[in-house]
Amino acid sequence: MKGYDSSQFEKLSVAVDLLTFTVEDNRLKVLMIKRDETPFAGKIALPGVFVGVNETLDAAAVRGIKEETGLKNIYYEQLYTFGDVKRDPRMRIISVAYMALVPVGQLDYVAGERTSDAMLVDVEDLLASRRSVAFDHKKIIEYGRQRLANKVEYTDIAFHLVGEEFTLPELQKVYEILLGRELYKANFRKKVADMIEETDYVTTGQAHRPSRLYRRK
Amino acid sequence: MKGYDSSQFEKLSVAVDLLTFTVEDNRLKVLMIKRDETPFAGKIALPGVFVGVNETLDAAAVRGIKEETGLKNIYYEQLYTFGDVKRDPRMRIISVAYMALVPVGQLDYVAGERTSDAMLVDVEDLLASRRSVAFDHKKIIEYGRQRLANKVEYTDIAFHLVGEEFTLPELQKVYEILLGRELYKANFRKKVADMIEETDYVTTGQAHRPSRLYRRK
DNA sequence: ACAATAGTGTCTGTGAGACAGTATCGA
DNA sequence: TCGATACTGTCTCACAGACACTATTGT
Repeated sequence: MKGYDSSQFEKLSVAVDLLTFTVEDNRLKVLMIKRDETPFAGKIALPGVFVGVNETLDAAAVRGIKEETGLKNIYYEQLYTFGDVKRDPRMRIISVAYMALVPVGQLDYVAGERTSDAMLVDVEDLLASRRSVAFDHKKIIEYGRQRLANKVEYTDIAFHLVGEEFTLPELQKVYEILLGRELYKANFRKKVADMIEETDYVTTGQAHRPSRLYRRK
Repeated sequence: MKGYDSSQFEKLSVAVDLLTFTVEDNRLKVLMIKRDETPFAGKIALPGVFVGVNETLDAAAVRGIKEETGLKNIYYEQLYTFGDVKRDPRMRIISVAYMALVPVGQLDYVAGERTSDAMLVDVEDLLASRRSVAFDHKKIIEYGRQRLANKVEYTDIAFHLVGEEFTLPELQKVYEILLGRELYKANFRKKVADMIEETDYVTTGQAHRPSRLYRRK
């Protein structure tokens, strides 16, 4: 057997698992659901959808993001494909993991019970704890967390976690959360200077100097 | 439908496509096969294998590498999963692309006709040309080429393209091929200094100063 | 001696890191 | 005026880039 010149083989189930990150209360959170069916009933899991025969992987990811968050036009990228044989005890499922980034604030309704079983889970807490997670989803979360930490260093990926307009202290905070360390204001501003442009607006109502709003250049 | 709590869905075919890179004649080459069956008969394609129901993705990749090159213990990593609906005109196939790196010299037999249909194709030439490639394999090659160029900057991935023992001019050449530009000797040596260790051997038989052999630290 | 390639010493400019200072709001 | 946070100027140091120089082989 060589190349595709094979006529006999078995088919497998393919799913897209969604790693939906957002920032809430100055913490990195991931969207998860509580399972009420076996296997792993009662455990938390990443939401996922099966890939349709006439659906691309990206399309399945977009559909899943829409179903879980109600949001469209969300940044997403394919992460990695997990294919261990026994990752689902019922049957063989290949899982293509996607990472989606939702700007701070846009998923607040989740905590507000607008959906039945969805919740935002603190990523660092979860990874540090021994809390059991369904399937191999803890590994997937770890992988995505790592990718995010890497990409914040050399891409503009952090911008997808703030809104259209943002203050620099706000953006800096996101960088700090993803990097896991504090940054110097002056240096941070020099770093992002050529990626942003000023708006004419500033924040108001705080008992200190207002901060200017910027947007992605 | 939410999460895995679905009981009805269709199954798909999953394949692993292999991007086997090596360096030959100071050029980056990729291992390809000439198809003699439809579709794309006569075109060149990446070798691939279907994933067995009781086989992990990594295991399928290892099996494919063994089948195509006869080599074991080759560096490989998962690249990306391609899932366009019509990427194979016959049926729906999800392809998990893997990249493998073979040290210079270890695939010389390919050109020597020891295998019937395998060949080493010059990557830059292929990507620059309009030569038709089967399926979406040109896109896969481009993706892998890019990943390799990126990773050579911040990892030790280039070491997998030279043998156990190597000279620094040889290693530098590999870096230059992957980066697509020339490097300064002195700077290059400073960069890799802490990743290598001297051996007691030097090259001989050349009409100039011999170069010392090093190995990965 | 010479051609050819291996290998080293050192100057310079750029940019990240660190810190101290100034600016502007509400109370 | 004061507390709090926004924002800026500048020094330092490590490191990549550039280039000139020395070293060692076969012919």
